[in-house]
Amino acid sequence: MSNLENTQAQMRRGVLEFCILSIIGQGEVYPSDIIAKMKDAKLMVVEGTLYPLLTRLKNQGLLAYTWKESSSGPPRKYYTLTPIGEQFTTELRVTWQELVDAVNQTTSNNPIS
Amino acid sequence: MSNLENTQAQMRRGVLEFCILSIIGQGEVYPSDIIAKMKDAKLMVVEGTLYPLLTRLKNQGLLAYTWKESSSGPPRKYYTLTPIGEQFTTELRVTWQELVDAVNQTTSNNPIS
DNA sequence: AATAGTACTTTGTGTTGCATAGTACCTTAA
DNA sequence: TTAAGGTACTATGCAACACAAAGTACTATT
Repeated sequence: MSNLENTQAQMRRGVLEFCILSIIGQGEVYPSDIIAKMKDAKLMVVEGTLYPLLTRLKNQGLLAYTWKESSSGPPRKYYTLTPIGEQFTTELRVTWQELVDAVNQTTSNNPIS
Repeated sequence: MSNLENTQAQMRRGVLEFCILSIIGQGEVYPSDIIAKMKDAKLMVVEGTLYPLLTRLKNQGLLAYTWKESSSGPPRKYYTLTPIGEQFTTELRVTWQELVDAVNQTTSNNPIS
């Protein structure tokens, strides 16, 4: 993996939780839905990252899930935000905006193109 | 450390390299300058993070430094971007903008306040 | 009953931020 | 000139986490 790809990946990692919580906040989804929506936004996530992350967020009380039957395969875990998870996501929205401002401040007035 | 603080820190980490490279790109600085500028932007960095990071970036060929005398203490390492570092930083600017777009796409239309 | 596809789980590894402790150099002042 | 304090850089160890890869389990289809 090149330096650039590595640093780009690191940026993406930082916003992973926020994006996933936001997606779940938009309505009940199961992991494959999340992967698809992230891919649409050019934010790749793979199973090996997503599943452990969802479990961690659930253990932190931010997420809940219910099993649902599928018409074409095994049952799925559909995730929703708990009230704590909603509060948490709201706070991350603020954090994200502050971060955007901070990065713009730090990286503006730059002689490089 | 709370869940929230942890996730916020993770966001900050993602843009650390980009911000530091940008700051160096604005003109020759030594580590304490960087810490001060980051602090101004509410992006805390500590020595234990910054020094190894600078060494890594230098080993990757993105940074160069020259020793300079100080009028009040030991000599300092003043860092500048190499041509490769400038190119790298330019590419990160693009990456950052794409990330902002991606996050906005993923987190908009959210029923949560 | 066998195969293929989907969904979830588990294990191991490498990177890296950060706390902490340590070393070295310089200035100041007794 | 030597002791003390401040500044700057270095080294060590640990914990968190994304990710790869292999594995398990369930369902539908033939």
